[in-house]
Amino acid sequence: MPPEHDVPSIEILAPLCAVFRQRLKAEGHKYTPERARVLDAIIERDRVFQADQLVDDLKDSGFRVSKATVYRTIKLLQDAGIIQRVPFNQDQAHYILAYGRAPNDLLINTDTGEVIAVSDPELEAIRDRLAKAHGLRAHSHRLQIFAAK
Amino acid sequence: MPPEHDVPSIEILAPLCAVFRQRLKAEGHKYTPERARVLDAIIERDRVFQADQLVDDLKDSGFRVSKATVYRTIKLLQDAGIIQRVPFNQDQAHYILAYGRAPNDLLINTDTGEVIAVSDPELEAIRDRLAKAHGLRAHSHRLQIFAAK
DNA sequence: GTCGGTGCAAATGCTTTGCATTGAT
DNA sequence: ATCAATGCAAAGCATTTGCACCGAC
Repeated sequence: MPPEHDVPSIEILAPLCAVFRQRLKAEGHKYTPERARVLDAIIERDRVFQADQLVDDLKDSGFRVSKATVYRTIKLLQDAGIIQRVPFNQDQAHYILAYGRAPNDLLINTDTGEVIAVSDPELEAIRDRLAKAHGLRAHSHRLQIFAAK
Repeated sequence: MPPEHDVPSIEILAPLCAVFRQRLKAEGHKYTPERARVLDAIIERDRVFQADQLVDDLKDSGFRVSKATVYRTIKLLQDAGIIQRVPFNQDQAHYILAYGRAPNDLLINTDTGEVIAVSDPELEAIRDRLAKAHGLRAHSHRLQIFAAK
């Protein structure tokens, strides 16, 4: 039985790069080394991250990027639906890899910062019921569960 | 039949003032006109608010407060459990009156921006089940339902 | 009268932007 | 060769803080 999470390079990393590249081209933007490396860093981290962590991670791996470029790339990745901002209460913005997941229901390990996408069919029922009770129709939702060992 | 939302002074406003006053005294703080008026403004608004909106509301009603005092009062009200920060994706912090409510489950009217605190016992069960399925124990959660007419 | 509170203005810290230079196409 | 992207430093903006004066207790 092959390991499930040790080989993201083929199944996850490559397609995401392609998605990003394609999206950039479609918008008339360029696929630069900086943008590729920022996405790499996000994929390698694979947990909630902040802009300056990417700068640090990349610097540690010997690649210098400016904060400005990281922030600009983060915006592009959001537009492409590859990452999503997580509504934390903190001042600094937090993001997660969102592409190809059900990014609305998140289980967040508060010890490690690891984020697991979860889902539950009942949830939709509850959400619809709560909205209807107030005369509204739900069109989306977000759930964050904070948990630890 | 009396109007429902025009008489908060007796049922809601008075107790909250008392709670705040009592809490301030317990912590060795003072109950000042500024702090009273900030809480008034929050109660009158009775929807999601931001710090600078309170400054404006109070200025409109002829009461001048500094931003600094509003921010300091917001912190005190959070500590007292009277308001809570709402986890939005925006840069500016949003808060709601939370006292005596279940502030973790929010129904957000995307037409009007109105935020309604809701709750559902099943939700806790789902959250606990999802956490347990990943070997974790949930300690809190947040749900935001986006809905419209 | 004593401290804690207030307003102001300056400081902070994350994020954005202007501009000259660099580089992907 | 062109036009967008980059890095840097400066600007922006919400929030916090230092300090002199003020006022609730």
